[in-house]
Amino acid sequence: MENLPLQFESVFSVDCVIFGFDEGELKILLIERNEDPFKDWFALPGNLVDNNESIEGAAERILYELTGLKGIYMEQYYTFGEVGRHPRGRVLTVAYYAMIRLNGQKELKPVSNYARQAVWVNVKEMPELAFDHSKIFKKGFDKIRNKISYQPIAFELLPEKFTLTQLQSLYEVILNKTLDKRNFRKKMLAYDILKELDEKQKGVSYRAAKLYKFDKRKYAKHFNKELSFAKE
Amino acid sequence: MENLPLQFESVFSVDCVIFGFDEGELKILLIERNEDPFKDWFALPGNLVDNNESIEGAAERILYELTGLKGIYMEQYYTFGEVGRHPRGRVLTVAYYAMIRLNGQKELKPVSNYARQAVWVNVKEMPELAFDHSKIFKKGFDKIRNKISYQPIAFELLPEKFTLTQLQSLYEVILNKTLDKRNFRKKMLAYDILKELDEKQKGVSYRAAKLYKFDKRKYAKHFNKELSFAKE
DNA sequence: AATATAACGTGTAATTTTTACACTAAGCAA
DNA sequence: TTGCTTAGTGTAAAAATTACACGTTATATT
Repeated sequence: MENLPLQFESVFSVDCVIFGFDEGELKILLIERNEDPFKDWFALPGNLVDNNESIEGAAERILYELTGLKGIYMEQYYTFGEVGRHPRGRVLTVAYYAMIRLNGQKELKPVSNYARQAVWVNVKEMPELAFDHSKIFKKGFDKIRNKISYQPIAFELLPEKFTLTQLQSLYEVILNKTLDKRNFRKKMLAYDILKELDEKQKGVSYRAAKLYKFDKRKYAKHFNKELSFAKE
Repeated sequence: MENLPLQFESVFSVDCVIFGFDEGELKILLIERNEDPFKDWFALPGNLVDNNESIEGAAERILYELTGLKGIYMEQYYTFGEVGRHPRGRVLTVAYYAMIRLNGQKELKPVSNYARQAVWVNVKEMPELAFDHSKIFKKGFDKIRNKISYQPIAFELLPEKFTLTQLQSLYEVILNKTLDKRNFRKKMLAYDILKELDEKQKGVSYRAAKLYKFDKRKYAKHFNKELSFAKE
């Protein structure tokens, strides 16, 4: 009656585009591969998903194994499945992105030796990547650039306490354009998702700026439903 | 040196959420399954992708085979891969949506007999669907509802020539709320992507409205790069 | 021919949002 | 004390959004 196999098997992977912001530079997390194919190439952290784990779970596990980063929440944004994208056969890959703060954590320590090392690379100095990872990265970058334009998602990239100038320069790096200082502040404060602290920046050799904190509660309240046409 | 199989095999599928607009109702295209599992259930048009075809190509082929609709451009929006979503094993499915005009084409004629029939169903009267298709549908619906709020993508759903009232009622169905007539028209015309025709509606038993056409060239010009924060 | 019906098509004022633009204040370093 | 560097701030103009109501026109009915 049926001519399908009784049990399907699948081989597919996840790839992670992890953004970080450090010293005024937008960076992305790459690994140096220690396995064929593309041994010694730079690549996005990614690997095959186990047959009985969720894709999100796999993304988290794989990111940990390849970079030592734990508990990062990632968002799926696209699936790449071109016929020739993997030299060993038909392997779909589900791409995720995340933005994380890399304030303290200096050391990236791959747990698996599938990656020789993990490194932060300035998005402006990306090497050619293994597989179709350059394309995957590009689409992920477009995605966050687009998203940040209508939703303040960039806080994840900053330390817990940050100055408005830091926030602005982050926006400028992502959008790749300069913004007006007064208008930027006005707009950000108008979102009403920042908490002004009674604290100032430290260790700078000029007038210290006020520190702010991102207010998660208010953010959730505002940005769970709000769009231009739907407002009316 | 390597312990990976030399050639990966994968089983994955595509599912299509196809929107249509008819007699003031937003509809979606379903098939009635003629094969196990979920024989006799309603489902999104979807099936397994061949090993050497692109995912987009598969989506187009499968939609044709199951519904007779040809040459529909679809957009990928999410990939579903929960462990238990397919009773026969681990099968990822890549979901696509499209909006199409169903002016003339009455007959939906499945080419394959994998589908017993294909039908348009009002989105407000969706039956329970096979697999996790209800979830897939919901996410697709959310997607277009969201997208239409900041990008005029709804023209695909209307006949080539349409009245502003028709356009508005389409928006109202998708957004599930009423809109102000004058403001709606103002906004739509301000987009500058409509061509006013020298023609009027026919066959109505009241004052006929002017017909408009969607201007693809202008649309492309406007909507290839434009967002709120990035405007400055 | 007159009338009823039903949707068409239109404008304005108030409010809100966005944009453009430049100088003083504060803190640190020399 | 002076110089340097970034912080922090306001306003006016323009643009976009909102709220709101009625005369017009084509058709159908009598």
